[in-house]
Amino acid sequence: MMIQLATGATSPPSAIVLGLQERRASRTPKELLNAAGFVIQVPKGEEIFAEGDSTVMFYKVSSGMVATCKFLNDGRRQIAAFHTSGEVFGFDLEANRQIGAEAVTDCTLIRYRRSNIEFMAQQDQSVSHQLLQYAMQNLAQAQSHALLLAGHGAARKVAAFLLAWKARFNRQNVIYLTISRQEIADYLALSVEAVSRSLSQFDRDGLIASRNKREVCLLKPEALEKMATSQ
Amino acid sequence: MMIQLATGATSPPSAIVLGLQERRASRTPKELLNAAGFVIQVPKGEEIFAEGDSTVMFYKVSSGMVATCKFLNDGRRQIAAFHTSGEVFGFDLEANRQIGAEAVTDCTLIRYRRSNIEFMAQQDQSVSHQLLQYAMQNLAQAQSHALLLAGHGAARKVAAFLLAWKARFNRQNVIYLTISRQEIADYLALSVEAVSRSLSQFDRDGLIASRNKREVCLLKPEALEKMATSQ
DNA sequence: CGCAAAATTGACTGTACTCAATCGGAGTGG
DNA sequence: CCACTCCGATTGAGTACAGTCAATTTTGCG
Repeated sequence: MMIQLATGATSPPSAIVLGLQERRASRTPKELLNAAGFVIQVPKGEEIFAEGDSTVMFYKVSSGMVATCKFLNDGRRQIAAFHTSGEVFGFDLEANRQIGAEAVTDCTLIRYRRSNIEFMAQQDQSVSHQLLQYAMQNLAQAQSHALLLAGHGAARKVAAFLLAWKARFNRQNVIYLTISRQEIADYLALSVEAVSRSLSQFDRDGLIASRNKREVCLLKPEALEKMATSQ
Repeated sequence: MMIQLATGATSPPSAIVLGLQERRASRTPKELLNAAGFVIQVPKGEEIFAEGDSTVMFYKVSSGMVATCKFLNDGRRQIAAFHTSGEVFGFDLEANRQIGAEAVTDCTLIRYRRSNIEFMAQQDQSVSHQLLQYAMQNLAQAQSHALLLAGHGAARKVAAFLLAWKARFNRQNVIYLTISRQEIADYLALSVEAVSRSLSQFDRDGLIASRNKREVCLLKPEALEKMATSQ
């Protein structure tokens, strides 16, 4: 894992944090947070932290995509969430991680020391407000993921996944899957085969079209919507 | 829904909030929060808020049990979480609720106006810290629920549910299910029959014993643990 | 071009859902 | 006290769907 100092940060993070109040007050909470962490580069496939690790650090995605996941005793892995630019992950109440994290693509992350941020939050109300926002964003994501997992029918899950991906990113009908079929399967708690079969079926039914495996055009979003919600 | 003023609160909540800084500073954040809300009583089965409602309010459970849930187009209902004493629910980033809430048992709740609490959080760092704790608690709950839903096998889900219930409440081997089979099923995304079959199987295998339908004794928690995690 | 990994397709099997019948317990009234 | 009812829970039989294993096909990369 390559480590470099955060852009513009020439002193250790604690010094940066302690100096915060003396700087110009016009900086946004996000800027404050950015300045208080280390920038790290993580190549695709690399582990960021593992289940059981200490929770002294948490992270913000600067670029790329991260998956938080758990390896189950039966060999399967379950992906709990995907995180992209601007999202924070690695929040945990416990002292040890309940869940691991790995880079789905090459990533640039900002790593924070929890104690530093908590100190900042005490000093600056906007920081704690921002933290709450991040936590609630994660909460909303986890809840909709749970609803996705609760849905019966492989096709339904896959349809809901495609629509969620669309809503989350470009919002255009052409979506870019930055993840593999296996990762979709691990997110939806399905087998790769089931994901593949669903997509093939959608293709045959004219609901989607795809040139690459990674590029999918939603031809009939309404039909997918209907499939995702009812029937 | 019966409404009564919060204990010790003789003026409208906004006045209470505004007066906070003038009071003695020794009150804990929880006490502050308790004083800023209305106490409401909700009978078993009653709806607290519905999907689509405004999110100006959120709630803390004083006594009883609440379920947040979503009604699906196929007629099923999916329970997202159960909340008991001391837990907060009804956090939402959106202006309208993505999910409903109803009383599983007779409940005493404290209802807060979001804008009031946000104001309090600006004044008092301990309040915003407390809010973050509540949000992270909900996040952890949602994540472990997602993992539960992702697990294959009805028996595995039910075993994991029983253990989670034990861990969450008495931590003794005799657990009291305050919820019906149907509610367990709706939480685990299973049919009532599947839940019933799993419990019967556990009974036959000597893993559990029950006098009432609501009172279950875990005879071999290790065996259930093994079932919940591996195999 | 050629290899390795990813993705798709097919055949078979197991499991959970559905529908339906039965059981059990709590509450009511004769 | 017992019969009756209602509702939740359990059990059973048949079916549909997703998992598994295995064989191809396609893709991406050196």
